[in-house]
Amino acid sequence: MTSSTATKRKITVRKQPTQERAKAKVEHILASTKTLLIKDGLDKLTTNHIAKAAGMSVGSLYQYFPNKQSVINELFSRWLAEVVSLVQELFVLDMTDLTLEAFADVVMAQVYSVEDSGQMQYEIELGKAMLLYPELHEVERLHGEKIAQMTADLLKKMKIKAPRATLVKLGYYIYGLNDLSEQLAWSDKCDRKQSLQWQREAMLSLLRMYPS
Amino acid sequence: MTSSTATKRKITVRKQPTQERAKAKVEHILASTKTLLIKDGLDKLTTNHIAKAAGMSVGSLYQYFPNKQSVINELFSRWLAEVVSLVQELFVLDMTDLTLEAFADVVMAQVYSVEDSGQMQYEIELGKAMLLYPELHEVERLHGEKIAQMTADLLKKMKIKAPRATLVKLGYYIYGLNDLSEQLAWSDKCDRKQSLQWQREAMLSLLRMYPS
Amino acid sequence: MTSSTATKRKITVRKQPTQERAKAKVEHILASTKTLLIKDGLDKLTTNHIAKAAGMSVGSLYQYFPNKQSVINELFSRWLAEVVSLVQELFVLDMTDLTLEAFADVVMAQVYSVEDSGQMQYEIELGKAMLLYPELHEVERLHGEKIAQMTADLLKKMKIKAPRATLVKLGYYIYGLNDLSEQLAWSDKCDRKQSLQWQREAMLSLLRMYPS
Amino acid sequence: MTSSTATKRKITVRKQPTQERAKAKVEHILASTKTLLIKDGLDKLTTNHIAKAAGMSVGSLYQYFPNKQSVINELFSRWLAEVVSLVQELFVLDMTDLTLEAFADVVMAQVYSVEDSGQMQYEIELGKAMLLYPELHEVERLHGEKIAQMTADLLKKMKIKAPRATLVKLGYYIYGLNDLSEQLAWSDKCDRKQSLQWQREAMLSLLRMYPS
DNA sequence: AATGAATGAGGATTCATTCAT
DNA sequence: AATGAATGAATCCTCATTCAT
Repeated sequence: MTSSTATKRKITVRKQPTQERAKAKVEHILASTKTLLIKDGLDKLTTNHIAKAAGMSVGSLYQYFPNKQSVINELFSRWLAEVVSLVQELFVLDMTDLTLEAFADVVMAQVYSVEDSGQMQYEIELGKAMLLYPELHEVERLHGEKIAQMTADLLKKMKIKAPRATLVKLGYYIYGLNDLSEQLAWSDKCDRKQSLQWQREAMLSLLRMYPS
Repeated sequence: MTSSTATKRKITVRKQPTQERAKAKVEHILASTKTLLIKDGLDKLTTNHIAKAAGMSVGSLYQYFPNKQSVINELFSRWLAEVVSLVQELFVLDMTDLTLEAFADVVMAQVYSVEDSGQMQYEIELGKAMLLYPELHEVERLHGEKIAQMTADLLKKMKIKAPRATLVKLGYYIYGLNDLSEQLAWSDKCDRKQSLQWQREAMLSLLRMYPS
Repeated sequence: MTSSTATKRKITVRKQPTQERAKAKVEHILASTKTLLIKDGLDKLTTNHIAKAAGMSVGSLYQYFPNKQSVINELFSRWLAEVVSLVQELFVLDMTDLTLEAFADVVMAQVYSVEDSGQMQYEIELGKAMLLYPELHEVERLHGEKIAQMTADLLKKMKIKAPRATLVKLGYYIYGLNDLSEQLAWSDKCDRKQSLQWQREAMLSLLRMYPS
Repeated sequence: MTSSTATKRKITVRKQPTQERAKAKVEHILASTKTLLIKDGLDKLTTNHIAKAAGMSVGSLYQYFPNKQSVINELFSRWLAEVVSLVQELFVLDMTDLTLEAFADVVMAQVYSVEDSGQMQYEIELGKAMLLYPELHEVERLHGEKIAQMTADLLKKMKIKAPRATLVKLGYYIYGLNDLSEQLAWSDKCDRKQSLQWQREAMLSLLRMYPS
């Protein structure tokens, strides 16, 4: 979870929120920050604004987070964790005798699920943060790899015959296809239904390249 | 045509550079900024740095650009224009009797062509800028639409049978696939050859959905 | 008796610690602060750190001391008191028929006695505090005078023939010589033995200026 | 001149003041800071105060100095350099056939020369700075060594017979004696004449320990 | 036209002190 | 008595933009 880049900033939450109250505060700050992020965007995200949005003073904010960066980091990590857990849920499913098509449908139904426009805006702002703050690069890299590995595992369960390395790359590609559909749909360049259909088709065409 | 975001900043070049000297200066500033962007990244891009890199004073810089934003804007627009012209070159080609596969190869060979790592870094920094500055959103939206329209035109030339609207959306999707491949290849998550192969496959699978 | 500097801060302990428990707490706080001072230095000495080091809350700290300053003040005063008591012990000694040389040795043996590097560090930090906080100036001035007076008394006991005023000044000077030796020795600019020898010589040369 | 402690702060003046104006500004800032230091003390020395005292904005201040520390550093270095040059002037003197007593008088007359109370206050504030900022420790250490070495050279010219190492330590001690006298005189614990006389006596007693 | 010094609002962070529980 | 969360003024520093020369 720690960044590989040489940085002095502490990017974890300052105190283990053992006390309920403290934990609640942390959650409150994060929730307020998320709202602020959606409302005003990343560049308006100053510590003073966060504090005000959370209804507290800057000083209080710093009681729960060692610095601004760590607030963003926590938000970012949580977002990624959610995605991972979404994919993880796929593993409990029984995939024996599932056709490639059915598999694709299941995967897409599970992962392609951002409906809320606020949530999408939020993810976009986090995306900016990722580009902007090098400390997040590593977090995101690890996340991408985890997703790709998990996807590779799923493909293996589906008996896709290809070297592990290839399956992992496929994992990256499939994850990328999902992003693509989401963005097109969100920006109204393409309706949701259409983009999903194409994502499905593209995904299947790739899977069919390998014997299963 | 107007930006959808409420902004006061002027984002065009201050004066139509009729005089040769002035035009040369503008070009020089832009070139220097590009170099700086590649070398130091967007967050180190201050007006003072730009001026120094261009070998002039800040004051002079402001003679040619009304503000920092407009420099970035110009760079951004030119980049997009280059992409457009790349696609435009495809129109001179004779596409009669071209198979879908051959068509895909031609398109990809033309567009998927960033080899220089400096250029890629440059595009990444411009990508950050796009996320960061709302002024650029509209520019990029128009660009995307243009590309999509042109791609739709190409698809029509290839006799893909689908409503115009669908062809345009396909244009967006195909353009997105290209981005995806580039990013995977650049971030070493996937080798160039592999990502190209998959891009080709995905693209073809989409085209084959429609009679041609 | 009042401080010469215009300050609003209260610098005495808040309540006369009549209760045993309270007195113990005060002692505990002071001891913890001393340790902290040695370990982290004056600039890291925040009230929160003190409280944590003392195993209590900031609020409690403020129950025993009206402000941070007063903690430092108490520490400072005690240190000076220790030095005074060190000198005071010299008064029980029988100095009849003591040569000047023997006298010098006795005095130096008594006062020049900081061996512990932690203690020295502590005194250095207190020295910083003295320079930094005007409140302490007066405390230290009174201390210096007391030491000088006591030294003057000792010199009188040694039958040094000089006006009282001169003896007091000599007291200041001799005390200063001691400081000098300690600092040179501590900073490794001069070895302990050498600095002691020179201190002795310098001291004796001053005493010999006056008939005894 | 650079600090040996691990610090990232740049502590030299930002730009070589080749232009006259810039150099004048630097001098002006330093002079204003000195005045401020004397008037309000080190703890009131904020960047905003310095800027205001110098009649400019903070931004301007930072055009001439990379940070607050470097202003203090420059002031500190200059002060030490002055002391060094004071001692250096002693070297041009002809010391053949000078008695030890005459030598002591010459040395003291040269070095013991702070008459101005403002100057003394200034030096005290710089002394605080030295204790407070670790980056100055090394500067001061080097300075002390230089002074000691130079004093050792002087003692050698005076044919004091002692190992070089001892002469250097003597240099430190003699320099320390000077400080002592200055401080006693300044704090009115001892009149200037008296402290000088004792300094002289002490110094001579040390020199007489060694054959010459 | 060119210069580059000057501006100053704005941002992240710290810490002595208070006060509701 | 004890707690420790809350406060917010104060600090250092940055940088887009202006303007006198």
